[in-house]
Amino acid sequence: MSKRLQKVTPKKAPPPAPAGADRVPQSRAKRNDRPSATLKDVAERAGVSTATVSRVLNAQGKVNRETEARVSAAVAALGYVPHAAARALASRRSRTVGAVTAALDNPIFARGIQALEHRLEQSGYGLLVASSNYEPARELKQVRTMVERGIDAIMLQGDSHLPEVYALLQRKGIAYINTWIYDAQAPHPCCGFNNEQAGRHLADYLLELGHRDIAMVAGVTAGNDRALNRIKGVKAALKARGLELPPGRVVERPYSVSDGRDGLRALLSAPGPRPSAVIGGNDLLAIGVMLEAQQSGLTVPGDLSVAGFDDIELAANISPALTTIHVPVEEICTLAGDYLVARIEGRPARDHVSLEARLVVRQSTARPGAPPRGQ
Amino acid sequence: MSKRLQKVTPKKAPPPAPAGADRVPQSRAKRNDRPSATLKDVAERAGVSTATVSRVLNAQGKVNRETEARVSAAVAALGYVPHAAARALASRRSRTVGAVTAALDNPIFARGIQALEHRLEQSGYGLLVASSNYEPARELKQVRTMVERGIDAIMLQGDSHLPEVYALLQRKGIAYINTWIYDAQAPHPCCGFNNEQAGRHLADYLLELGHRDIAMVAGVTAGNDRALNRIKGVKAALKARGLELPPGRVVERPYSVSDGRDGLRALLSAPGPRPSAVIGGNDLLAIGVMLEAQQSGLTVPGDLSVAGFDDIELAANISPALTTIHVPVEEICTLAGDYLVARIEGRPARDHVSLEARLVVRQSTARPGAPPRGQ
DNA sequence: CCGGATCGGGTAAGCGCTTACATTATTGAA
DNA sequence: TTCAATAATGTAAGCGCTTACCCGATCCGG
Repeated sequence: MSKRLQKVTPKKAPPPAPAGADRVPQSRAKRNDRPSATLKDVAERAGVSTATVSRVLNAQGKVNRETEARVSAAVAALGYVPHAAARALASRRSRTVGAVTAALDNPIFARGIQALEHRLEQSGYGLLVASSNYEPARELKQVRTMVERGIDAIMLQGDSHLPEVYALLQRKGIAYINTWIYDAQAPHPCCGFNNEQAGRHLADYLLELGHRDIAMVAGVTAGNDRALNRIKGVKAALKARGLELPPGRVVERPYSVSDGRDGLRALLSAPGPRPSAVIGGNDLLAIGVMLEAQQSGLTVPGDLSVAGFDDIELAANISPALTTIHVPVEEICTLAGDYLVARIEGRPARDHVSLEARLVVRQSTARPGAPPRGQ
Repeated sequence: MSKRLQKVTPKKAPPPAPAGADRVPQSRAKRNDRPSATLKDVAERAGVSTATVSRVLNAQGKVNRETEARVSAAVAALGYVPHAAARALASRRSRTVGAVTAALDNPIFARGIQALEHRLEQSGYGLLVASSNYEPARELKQVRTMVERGIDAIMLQGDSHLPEVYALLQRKGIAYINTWIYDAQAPHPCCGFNNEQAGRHLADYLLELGHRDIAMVAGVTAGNDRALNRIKGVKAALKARGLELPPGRVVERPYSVSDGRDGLRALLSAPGPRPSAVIGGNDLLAIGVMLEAQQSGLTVPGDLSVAGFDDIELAANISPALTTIHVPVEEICTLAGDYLVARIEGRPARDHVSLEARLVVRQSTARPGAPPRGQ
């Protein structure tokens, strides 16, 4: 990178501060001190009307070449920065999109948000985020504040939201999309994959390997349709073979690695034989399960097969590499962004987008009782 | 959670869509169709002036009990939602704070953003995010758009930013804070810890264990003062013992697990003896180093000690648990939020906040040549 | 009883833009 | 040459709030 980085060179003791102690600045000068240049200032300097300046700024292509040049010069000279609130007020558009995610600290979601932000940036939109911690009431509150903030559209996760959420969005005519799920029949726009089917896929694979006693450390299902549907899928696969997932074989835990470890401990503390395979509700949970298994002396996949959902970066790198359902997050969120931008700009867009979540078989799963690989 | 979740019950075939195919909605009705209720509407319905409504909405405590009740009733009845842009325009305050992070997909940063968002939410501020991918030019652009969007304050990472960034922020009188670093002499507000010192700490610990050949898979230093300072700290520690960190002993990689693996491979492919300890520029890198070591037959810490920075959740859970420098991200970002809110609201605040990043010794480090623990 | 506080609330002037509409200059077809 | 497009710009009416300022009513001590 360039040398232009303004590295902070400790220019010795600006005000002789008390021995490296912190300094308390005088409350910043009132922000209205030096009012920034406005459209009018630019207009005056360029010798045109504000309407013309606005036109060049908004690239309406209706302005004479040289007038435009004059205006641009004035903009540059004054260091003019448009005032978004004024613009939003006048145009009824904030050029801001909201996204409420369940948890930003699950890397898979963070990646999604990042992809969305990237996509929006390309189209000139800003991204307002909030994380609901899987609490519907909190989500509603966040959606509400975002609506107040004038977002033009919003990305949501899953499709179970408080009715007020849908009502508010519809009343305000704000475009929205449910991500991470796909249901052709859903009454709301969505972009994602079929979680139930994914769960079924994964369980089918395990069943084909010969597993008959499968357990699950699922995500918390309250207020989380994805976690629920994954379990449903697993159950369906079992049922298709006349098996079932008894209550004692599924525990719910949030979404961290230690939750996964804890989940496996709970599963193993139950009396009776231990399951031959454990499915984690997501990769973090699955990795937790795997680490706990290993640390308590079980080999994976020798003594226990483990699989997850999401395919976070670590899944492919950890040892043994984790078998999981690959979820195309970046794609989901980018397409969701496309959808929202299209709707904001009045273009038609497909409102039910189905993406594929495919199974990635790696080393954490094997036939039950298979000899441990390697060492 | 409650039963109130509006689960999407596939009410069979709303419009008989072509065999489960996607539907293309008619471009949404123009958003100005059903103009939402405005302050004036509320005022009329409550039989007061807009000023009064504004007063009750902004809790100035200047309104009579029953007038307030009447207004509140009107607000509820109309489902009134304040228009943030108008409010921002009139009050010169957007109640929105920006944050540009280097990478959202590094869980440590995501956690920070989440903590900041949480803190801001409590004070009634929204959070606009962007991730710069460690590119200064991109950061500038993002700061600029955020400024246009009228943010009241902004959180930055590190202190090396393009001069235009500082200039713009100062010209606009927008409060800002550099996080993840602490330097008592820095000319800009900051909240964090001393990265150089942290690097030194970690290297000192390794040196005390007896390591003499230490290598590093550092973060990319271009445009990243934290990565640079961590290296500097390590070098300083070595130098204090008459040792050094030759060019061949440090490679720079972004920040993912596979980058870490790749980094170790690069380090080991060099001719000569292999180092007895490797420091990762952050935990993701360190974990990558550890996994690569293990997968290529080296035991950790038997053959190789590995340590990192950050203390992400996985660090404590992986096996062997990772020795690392614990960084209080949540605290950093929460305090940064406090600072920004205080500045926005005209309250004084300490602008150089020092937090401690302490060493957490776990199992991934040992004396060189120590017998492998366990199995 | 009076004068000044105090309280509640109305009036109206913007905040900095966008944009419908009006105006003027220019151009080309008839 | 005349008139209608067309192009380029200006005029000005808001967008939905906040807030400085003003006014009348009520209250209270002297």
